[in-house]
Amino acid sequence: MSDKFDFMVGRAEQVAPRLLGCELACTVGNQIVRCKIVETEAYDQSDAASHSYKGETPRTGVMFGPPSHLYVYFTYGMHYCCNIVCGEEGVGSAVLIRAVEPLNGLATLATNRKLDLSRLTDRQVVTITNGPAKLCQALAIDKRLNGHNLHESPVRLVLKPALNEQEIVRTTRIGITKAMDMPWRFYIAGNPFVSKQ
DNA sequence: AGCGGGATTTTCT
DNA sequence: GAAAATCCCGCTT
Repeated sequence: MSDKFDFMVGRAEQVAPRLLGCELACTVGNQIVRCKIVETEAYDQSDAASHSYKGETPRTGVMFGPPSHLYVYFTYGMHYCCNIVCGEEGVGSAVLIRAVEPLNGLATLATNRKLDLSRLTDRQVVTITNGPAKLCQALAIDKRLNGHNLHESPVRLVLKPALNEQEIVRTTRIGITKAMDMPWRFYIAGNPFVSKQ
């Protein structure tokens, strides 16, 4: 029987769309919150926009480690973003999780984001998790989870069947200044939690 | 809806 | 010392 996470060993460009529709099960406070991954970006070692491009450093070591682990980095002086490491061990590649759709625990996530769910309009509810740093704040993912194994609590990856190609939009990545033309951003078409349609 | 600036600190040159 | 895989707010169309 093959490991259900086998596809994580592939190239980031292949893994990123495959992760759409998969779920993260996170222990947040005293409950388990499940979220559907709706937007991802691939970062490869041969990619000038990737943290791993110039080789392994203390910060990026986890990207070069085994797949199916979390690479959490700190940026802009105040934000955490999380990636799922993929590819062979020794290769620096990962998939940035840019947006998720909460399936339960919305009030808890809002509280972590310093928002009051009862005061949010339907239009505003998506802002709880529609960005890479927002979802980390909502799910309480920070530096302590850098290198975390996604087979284990408190953050587990739950695989789901691959989506149909027609359900996935492929386009350029956001917020980078190098390799801006590479179409390595993927999102679920029409999903309201996607950061930018 | 889109643009511009400020926040804030780690990381690497 | 500069840049950074971001977010939020305020201002202008």
